[in-house]
Amino acid sequence: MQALNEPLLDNLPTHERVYRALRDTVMDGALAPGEALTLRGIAEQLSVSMTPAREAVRRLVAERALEMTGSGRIFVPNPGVEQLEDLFQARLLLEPELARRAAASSDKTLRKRLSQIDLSIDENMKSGDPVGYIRNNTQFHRALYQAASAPALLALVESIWLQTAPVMRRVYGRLGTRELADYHEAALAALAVRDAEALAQAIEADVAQGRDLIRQSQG
Amino acid sequence: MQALNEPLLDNLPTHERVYRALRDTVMDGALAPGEALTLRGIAEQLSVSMTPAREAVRRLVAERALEMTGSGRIFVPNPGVEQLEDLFQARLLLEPELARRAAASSDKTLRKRLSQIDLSIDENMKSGDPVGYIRNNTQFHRALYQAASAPALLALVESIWLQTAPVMRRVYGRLGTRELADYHEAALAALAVRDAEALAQAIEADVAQGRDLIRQSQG
DNA sequence: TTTGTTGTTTTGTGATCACAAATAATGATG
DNA sequence: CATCATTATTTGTGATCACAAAACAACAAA
Repeated sequence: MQALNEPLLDNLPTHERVYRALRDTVMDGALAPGEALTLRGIAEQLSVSMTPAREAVRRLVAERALEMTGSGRIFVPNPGVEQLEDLFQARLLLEPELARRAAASSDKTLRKRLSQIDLSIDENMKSGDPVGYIRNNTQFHRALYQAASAPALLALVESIWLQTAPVMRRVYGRLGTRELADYHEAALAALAVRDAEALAQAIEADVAQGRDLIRQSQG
Repeated sequence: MQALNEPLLDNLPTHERVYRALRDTVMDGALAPGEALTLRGIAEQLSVSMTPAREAVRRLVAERALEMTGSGRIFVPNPGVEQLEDLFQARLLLEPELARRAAASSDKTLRKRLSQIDLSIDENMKSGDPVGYIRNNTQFHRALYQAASAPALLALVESIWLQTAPVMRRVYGRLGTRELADYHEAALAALAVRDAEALAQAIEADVAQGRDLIRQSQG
């Protein structure tokens, strides 16, 4: 008898490890929009050869977490105003819907998990830690939407997060995280009484706040 | 003086050519759900080495056009009933919205193009050509949604099409294409009078028909 | 300073190969 | 005939390398 499907991080293929490392970095907003990357640089930093680095990058480009020029140069995306509007419209369409569906199947375990994450978010806001804030905020939304049991929709949303994370990081760096309204508490309250519509509205307000911050910062 | 940005298909990198060839094959429903592929097979068939084949496959896996087992075996996805429901729910959420937005900015050129495609679709239906039907039907929806100027949303939808195409092909193969209702004419009529809501309803009916066909066939 | 040119370096691409894991085929055993 | 162990084959993975194109730097001319 052996443990099955244990995702031991050492047994993972190299390209998968590179992929996860890079993806997390982008998702956390740790890379600046427009920043350039090289296969050799990535490979060296993770002590692997170019081949798995190339595969990981190709995958992330497909998910729009990275961009490539026609000549193969690798960049962190730096979406323009109109593209950001497009991305946030997609979020506003998808995320309230996911929240609505999550409301039905949420249980106490989830609510506890979410409020724990929300505590971390509060700390990040007060201490002014943009990367930590982004990471925990993403965790909050992801944990909530996973309860919607709509993996296809969730995958679409994750792809959008990857595209907006670097700019959000820049915005938080400029404007700070201290004055953000906390719609997560409203979301938790709605979840506690299973008010799907109130939950959807809280999520919409949360996303819209992000959009407005961006508009304010560079729109 | 030279032509700029001419996407000469011969100048494209090898991995890009492999990617497009494979993607089109999946999108047309030319591959059976669950069918197995190998890197060496793909490479040999296109007279390239394994490296670009690997990159193309990695990219298509990221777009969910192909699947890989934990050990790296490559398959055409064969989504179960629940996953198909999930995918069609996403289509029902996204496509009417895209149609709604397309209605505003549609012009005569687009309508002409769409009605031409619709003619081809009619032919495919009568002659019972599933692959041709899928290809033209995809063209119709894509051309319409491109007018919505929401590339992020469109990319999400394309990813879903890739996942449903193989099963749709199987369904059409079983049930035939002759008895399909043609909601495209209703869509064109709505487009001519710029009735965004009627257009959205026609598209919804079209997508719902696909979902019901699947339910009927294997649900 | 600006512009154009030349030479150098950086960088992605594609092919090849050894290797290990997974799969398939074979044969032994009940 | 079914089941399990063993062998042979298939298959993805990761490293390495030569190559060409792109980006960069240095320098000359206006």
